[in-house]
Amino acid sequence: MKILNLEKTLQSHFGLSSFRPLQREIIEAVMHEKDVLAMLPTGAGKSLCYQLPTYLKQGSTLIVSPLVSLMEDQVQQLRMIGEKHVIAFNSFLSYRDKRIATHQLSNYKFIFASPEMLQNSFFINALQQLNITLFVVDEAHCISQWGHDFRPDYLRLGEVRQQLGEPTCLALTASATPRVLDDIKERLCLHNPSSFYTNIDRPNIAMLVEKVDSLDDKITKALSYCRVLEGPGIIYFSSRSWCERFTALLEKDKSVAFYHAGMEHSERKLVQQQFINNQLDVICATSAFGMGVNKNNVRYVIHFHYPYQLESYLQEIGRAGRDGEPSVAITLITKGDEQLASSLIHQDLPNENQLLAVLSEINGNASSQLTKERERIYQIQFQLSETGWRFIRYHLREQHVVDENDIIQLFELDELYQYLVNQIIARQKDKQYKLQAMHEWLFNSSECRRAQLVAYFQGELQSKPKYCCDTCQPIPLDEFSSPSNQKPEWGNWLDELKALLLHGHVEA
DNA sequence: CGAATCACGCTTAAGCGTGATTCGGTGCCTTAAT
Repeated sequence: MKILNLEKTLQSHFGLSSFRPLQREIIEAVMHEKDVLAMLPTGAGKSLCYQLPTYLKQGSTLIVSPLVSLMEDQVQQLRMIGEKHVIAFNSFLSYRDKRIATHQLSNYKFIFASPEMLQNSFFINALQQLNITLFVVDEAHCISQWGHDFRPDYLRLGEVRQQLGEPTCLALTASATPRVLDDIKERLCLHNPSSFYTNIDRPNIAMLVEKVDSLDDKITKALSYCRVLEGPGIIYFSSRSWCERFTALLEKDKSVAFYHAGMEHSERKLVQQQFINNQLDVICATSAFGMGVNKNNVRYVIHFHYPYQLESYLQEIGRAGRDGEPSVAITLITKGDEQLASSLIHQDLPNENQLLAVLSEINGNASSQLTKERERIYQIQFQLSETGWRFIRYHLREQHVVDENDIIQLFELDELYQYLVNQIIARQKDKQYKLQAMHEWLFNSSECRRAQLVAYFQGELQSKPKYCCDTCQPIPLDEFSSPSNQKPEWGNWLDELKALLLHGHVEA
């Protein structure tokens, strides 16, 4: 079809002369109103895949984005190329701004929103007045990774799409297993989608898993790597307090900061910016850090704690070496790590007692309205986590126990209880299965780690790079060391750490 | 779920046992009006 047309638009709107791999194919499928599921590595130009069709199509494009910061970035990027008809509809807008925006929504070609905002009926009503011709889900693996408990509104996107008249859907992600891809297809109600996958292997990242004898050894190792390896680098932890402690230990030798979700937004933004601008050598972070961070020259990623799934591992190490230069990913493991990883699986969803109690209470209030205030009371009364309550609420609506006007319908207690218990068990089994795969990968040191990782995403390793992984050959870490590195001065970190632990949190 | 730590009571008053408490990732969105 319109080959000239695509090239012309690419040149006129984006100032580019040629497409990167798969971009053309994806755009052509979208232009043919095919649903598309695309797995492209970060930096492969995913945004263009919806931006260009938006210029060629009638109507507007709705982009579902997981983070407000990501929306803001995209909006800014579009404004840079001169696009004015773009809006991020999120909580950064005041009530007044939102009202104005809903009235003028037809002015916008690009509308960014979170899954949560798409549950707002006023917003949906306003969207229904428009001609939405493309429905984009950015970072679509979030549907599977977050939708089942943490952010259940992700599971409602298929319904939202229906409400908008089933526009063409483009789901984009950088890392998804076949199971996750199936989940995305099902949840978004993709009809016979065109699928585009590229290999997830990153040949310039050497992979290394190192067993150490104790936690003390782990700290020593991690500190020494941070001092010796050429930066900048990222260290991932599974707890906020560890991020802060380790930052304090490194502070003397390195320019370092921590990053986790317990910080103020402004501070997070500042730290991220400093890291991107090469003002920091090392960043100590939880899994909160990374999505939407465009930095090419990260040289190493250390996992002080490993994540509970290989999808997260792949995303996290993938933040190294985007410039294609040699980089290294090191995972440090010791006794007791399994416990921390599995604890993260079990803590969020309600236990059986809580579940039974809250369901009885709700049933007792049948035919009254489930107000926000009452939700808050339930959450406190039955000591449910925010995620725990949202999980219950999602299923109450799914099972029509709460109708569209939030009125509670009388229900069969045992039946609903059993249903929810089964849901929770299924969810935990799924997470357990993923953790098990993670453990197999960590502890099976007889097969090539790279091949195992690629196989988990159902790919096949074409060729092994020079520095592959620790099961293939020893990785010479000297090659990844900073040339200017002097012999590091060993402080007495153990005493420092003890002092920190005694005095609780580290002053920022 | 499970370990580490804390609080407390028992007691040949310094240290032990026991039970309670704490700690372990991720982010939208926050009222009524449109």
